Amino acid sequence: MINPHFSTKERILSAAEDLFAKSGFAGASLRQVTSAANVNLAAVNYHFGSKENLINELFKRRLDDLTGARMAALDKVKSTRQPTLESVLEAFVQPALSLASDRGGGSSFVRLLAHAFAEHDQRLRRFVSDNYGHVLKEFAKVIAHLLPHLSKDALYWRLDFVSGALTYAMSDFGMIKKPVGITDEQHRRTAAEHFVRFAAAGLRAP
Amino acid sequence: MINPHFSTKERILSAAEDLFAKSGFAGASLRQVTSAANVNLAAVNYHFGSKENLINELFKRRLDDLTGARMAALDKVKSTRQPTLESVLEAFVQPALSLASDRGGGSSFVRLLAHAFAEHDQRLRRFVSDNYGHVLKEFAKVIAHLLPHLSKDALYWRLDFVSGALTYAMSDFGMIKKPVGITDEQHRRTAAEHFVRFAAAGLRAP
DNA sequence: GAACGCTTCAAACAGGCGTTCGAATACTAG
DNA sequence: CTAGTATTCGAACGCCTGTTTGAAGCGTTC
Repeated sequence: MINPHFSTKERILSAAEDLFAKSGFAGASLRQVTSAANVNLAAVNYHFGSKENLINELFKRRLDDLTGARMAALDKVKSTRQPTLESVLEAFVQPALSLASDRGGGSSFVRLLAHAFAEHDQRLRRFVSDNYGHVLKEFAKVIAHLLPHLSKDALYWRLDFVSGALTYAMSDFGMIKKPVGITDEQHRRTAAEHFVRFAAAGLRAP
Repeated sequence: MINPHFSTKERILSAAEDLFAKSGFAGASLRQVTSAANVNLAAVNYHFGSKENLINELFKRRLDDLTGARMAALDKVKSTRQPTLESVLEAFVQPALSLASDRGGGSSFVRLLAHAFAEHDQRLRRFVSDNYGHVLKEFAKVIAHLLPHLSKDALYWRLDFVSGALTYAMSDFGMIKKPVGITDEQHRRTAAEHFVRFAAAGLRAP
């Protein structure tokens, strides 16, 4: 399961991502993690200091990638002559979906995000929103510009629905809904198409 | 916090709902629960047998109410001359929202649902979908009838987005979004209006 | 090859976990 | 009032938790 060619740190991160996604942060123990990573128990505290910090590093790694890809995609869309709502939504969802179906890991990360949302724990929530918030705001600004008739209130409600729909749908992504016989790439494109169409219409609602 | 007039069983259920919603099922211990409920530690195993069964009872109690209220509301809508998509969605969301803002408890339950969905754990997931699935199917049938042009595939994708939007929007419900100075009732109605409008437009997407 | 920093290791630490048990208490029926 | 059942209680069970520790193993540099 865990590639032995990777460094101890990376193997811990991968195993932790999988196990925390499966059982939650409190539900998976460091002994399970280190055992799955083929690594000594003490390695976690040596390399990460504590379990909580390991969780933070986990999020930092993926969120940096995700937000980076999203901002790049958004910039690309903004630089086109006439950005459409659909293209902006695509810039939002495609990086998330490609992360979700990334074979080199990351397929568990979306579920981790779902856990983070479910957690009432303030520390983790703030950490996520600190690394996440500015991207959402940037998208909100562009979308607000594309939907000038929409009140600020309505916009925020709808953006919340959009991220909820995405997170929730992606938690099951590849687990339940993918029909046999089609590739990850096809499945991802189908999901993105359905999502963009749904979200755009919802945002444009009268 | 916990009403001392209630029975031991009910106090355990209430405290457990709050704490599990805050910290997850593995994150909150029976000692925390019994302490918050002002009840002896052994009472949980006496009344519920085990921690896992306590969790199941927790879900059963609320889901029975929720699905009951939803089916009743749906039946009422179906009996009208011309059911609209909006009225069906209202029948779906209103019981959930009134549960979420129910002061006598239940305000934590939605977050519990989010936890359950984040959990990879098959037992809990199946338990929820067993008590939940037939209601979703019933709504799907009615909605499919109202949107005859929509393919089965597209319908299922969109319904998934709808439940995701609802679940995650409601997880924060009353915590973040409620402005000061307006009542729960007003807030609930606002949320329902925004949601129904968004979801209806999304479902109707071309 | 000795000395060095970096990493790994087995073992132990104190503390929390879910669960169990037998005695003590509360309540109800005869 | 008494007998019997239902509930509560404190204490303990064995197990698992995150973290720490000091020794052992490593590759590099002088």
